[in-house]
Amino acid sequence: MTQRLDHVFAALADPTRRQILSMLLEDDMAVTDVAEPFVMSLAAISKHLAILANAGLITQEKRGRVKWCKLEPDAMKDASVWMQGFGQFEPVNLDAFEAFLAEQFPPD
Amino acid sequence: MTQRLDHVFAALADPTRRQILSMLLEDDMAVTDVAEPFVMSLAAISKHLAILANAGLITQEKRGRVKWCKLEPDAMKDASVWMQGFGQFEPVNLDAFEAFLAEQFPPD
DNA sequence: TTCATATTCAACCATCTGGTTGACGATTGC
DNA sequence: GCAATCGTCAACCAGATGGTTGAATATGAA
Repeated sequence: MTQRLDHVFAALADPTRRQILSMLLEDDMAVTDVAEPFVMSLAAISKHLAILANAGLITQEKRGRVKWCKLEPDAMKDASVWMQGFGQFEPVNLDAFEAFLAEQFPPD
Repeated sequence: MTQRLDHVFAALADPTRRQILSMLLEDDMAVTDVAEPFVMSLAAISKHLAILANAGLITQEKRGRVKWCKLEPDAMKDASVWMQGFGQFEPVNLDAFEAFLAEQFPPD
């Protein structure tokens, strides 16, 4: 798991890759379309996408000659949970939130 | 701000540095004490601490000949907020949560 | 003063990173 | 079939990263 965190945080450390993730938030995209707004080469973007895929932050599926890239936001979960462990910066009252949940979704 | 995210995520991408942060969660520590559980040299730990300080994740204060390292968990806030923006992994219905908040803390 | 402790600095090294270019394989459209 | 498009691969490059060692600096203790 520590290795998974390595990969996720390292992937997120690059602004190009963060921008790609933001783009994929709107919709799945082909590699060429991902590359379009950037000034760097297609090969460079292809590498960035491979790094994101290796971190589990996206998946890629080839249909015909087009490779579609899809955001996998769950991959950020472990990293997010790890960070929350330092949680002095929780934005809301979690006790109240849990009470709310218990009310909305009562246990069996 | 994108540069701040660069530094924070890059700092978190190394397991040694994450372990140091976890250690500092318990208490402030001197550089030598931080280095103690690791097999690498003191100079290497000193560099890791400088990277954490540059990212704002810790602060260092020299008292006498000892330099104390202190966790600054707020520095993770921006990164955490950025990640939450991908929030498909939120465990609950956010609309319902917002309704709950509006009820608990009505706007003026 | 002198010695020991705490930490950094400087030089060095191997490896990783992020980019380039050009060639290549696979698929589609005419 | 043939040309164009989609994407990756391979080789290369400059610079960053993570580690080492030995010397240097600064403070504290005897």
